[in-house]
Amino acid sequence: MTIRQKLHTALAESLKNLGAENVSFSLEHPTELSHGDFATNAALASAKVLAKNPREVADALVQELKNQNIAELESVHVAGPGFINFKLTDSYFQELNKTVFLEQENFGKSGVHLGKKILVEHSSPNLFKPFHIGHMMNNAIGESLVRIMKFSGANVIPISFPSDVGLGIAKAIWSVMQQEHAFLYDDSASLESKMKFLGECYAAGTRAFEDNPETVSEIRKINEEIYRAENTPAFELYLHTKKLNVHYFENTVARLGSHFDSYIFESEAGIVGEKIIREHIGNVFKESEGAVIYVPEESTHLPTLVFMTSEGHPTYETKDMGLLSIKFDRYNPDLSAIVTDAHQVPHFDVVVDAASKIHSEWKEKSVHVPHGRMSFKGQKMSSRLGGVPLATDVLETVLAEVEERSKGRENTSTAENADAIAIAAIKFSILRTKPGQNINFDPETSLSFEGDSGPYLQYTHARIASLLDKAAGLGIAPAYKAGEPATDLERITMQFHSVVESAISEFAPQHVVTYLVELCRTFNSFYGANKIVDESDQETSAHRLAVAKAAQIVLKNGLGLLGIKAPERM
RNA sequence: GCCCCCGUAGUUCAAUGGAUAGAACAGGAGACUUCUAAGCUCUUGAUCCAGGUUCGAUUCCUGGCAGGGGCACCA
Repeated sequence: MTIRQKLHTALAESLKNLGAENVSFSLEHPTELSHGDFATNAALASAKVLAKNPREVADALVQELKNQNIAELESVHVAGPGFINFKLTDSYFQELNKTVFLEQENFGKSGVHLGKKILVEHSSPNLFKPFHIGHMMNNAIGESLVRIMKFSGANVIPISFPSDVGLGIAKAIWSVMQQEHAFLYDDSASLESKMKFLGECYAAGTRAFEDNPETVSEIRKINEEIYRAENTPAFELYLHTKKLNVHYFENTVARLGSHFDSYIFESEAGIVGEKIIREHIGNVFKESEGAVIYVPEESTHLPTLVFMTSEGHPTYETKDMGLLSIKFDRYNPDLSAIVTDAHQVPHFDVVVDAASKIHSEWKEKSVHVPHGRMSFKGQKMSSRLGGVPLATDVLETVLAEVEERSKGRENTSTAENADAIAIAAIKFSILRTKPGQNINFDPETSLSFEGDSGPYLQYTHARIASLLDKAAGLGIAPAYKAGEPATDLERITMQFHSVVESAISEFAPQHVVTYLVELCRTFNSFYGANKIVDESDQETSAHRLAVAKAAQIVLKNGLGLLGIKAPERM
């Protein structure tokens, strides 16, 4: 049981004693540390029920709590209009420090979803099309949610939904077939060169489709062959290039720190979805002008959408329906989260509304996390990258910036470190905002590497690592000294549990970001005010190291939740 | 026209209906014969407008204004 749960229970008990049972109240860390370690509005919330003024209720509550003799409480007092502030004892923080050292990478885990199965779908690529900045946003949020949900104790299954059928792909295949492409089957040729070739084919195929009317029927024929999985040369080539694309996708997301347990392909979802739609024509869907449509109830204010085109092809909505079906049939999750671009929200709402009439749990257990779009401000980025920036372009741009800044630094960055820093800078700027918000990616500020930034967090981690190294060289090991007054750093470190909890319940990585910035600021302030490793005072040094190391463990765990690496040197 | 999302310092972002709205960048000032200056200390500066609900509203409701997205055969 965490201290927060303990206090919550004690407060509920006290309220009951005062005659205010089942009043909901908050118990949180005040913004101002000077207000205490916890604060509650319990008195304000129950004043009305008790028909007393809040201060009066607060005083009574404080008395009740004192009677309960909670060992960890240093002081409890009433403040402002009727808030009750709690301050924890120094020995509580000593115990906490011990716990952090004991639990290490497990410190902060919550267990609220222990035994649950959670599916998280994200980063869904359009195979044959390049991975662009939108996919990167999706990936940063999705991967963070995967990690946050793992911290909830759930069995998390990350999956992705690659788009592997469609006219665009047929265009690319058509173009490949016009050219010499034996090297695509040559294992000694690099994947990059193959992808570059396929990318060019994609563009060429698109041009041909628009400019040469005679190619249209050929491309449509290839499209049909792929849809029907016919055993033709085009389909064989498609299967091979699809494999290359999946491989490339895996490399790309691996660089960003993601791995998927499995894929559900758009092609299979289309087939499953189509079956469901056809089975429910009449009771859920209806035919109109040769197409199959879904007309939501008027009260939902949702638009009518086409599920099967008049040509008999499943639309995106039908594929999403198939996707839902496959997810629940295959995994039977307790919760199924999906990360998509915010502009899909209305479509998703319609699909889920229709799905609720087929299997109500498909709606009830689904969570949609939309992400916004990234726009670019400032000349630096827009001049180097035209149009929709590709993930690799953005990474290379940021990487160049990192390398520029690494010049002349004492600890020269390795290539691996530079990549980790560049990714941290990008992920931070995505994850600091609420998912769903559009992001203005301004390299002048987003990538300042100063203040609130991914590199700032990493720098703090490396700084602590460096201190620990220095101390180890002097034979000083971290050791908490009993009786030392708890520092602000320890008080902030302790708040990690609550942050994890709200990140889990709200699907909100930004809470972790905000918290880590505060943790690092507090540490750096501590660092500036105290000499941590001091040969002449080994006992104090050991104590401060213990406090710093606990913060470092929490920082590393928090960065882990964001999918950001915690380098030892930078 | 209808529906959804959004509007917070000069800028980029935070804030389960709670205390003095929190950071960073930019601007101004400063410390360091000390462990990583991608750092630290101090400082200037904000809730789009008008109503309403509430002990209390950036948050909830209504109406404006401004931006983004969606509205049947693309995804």
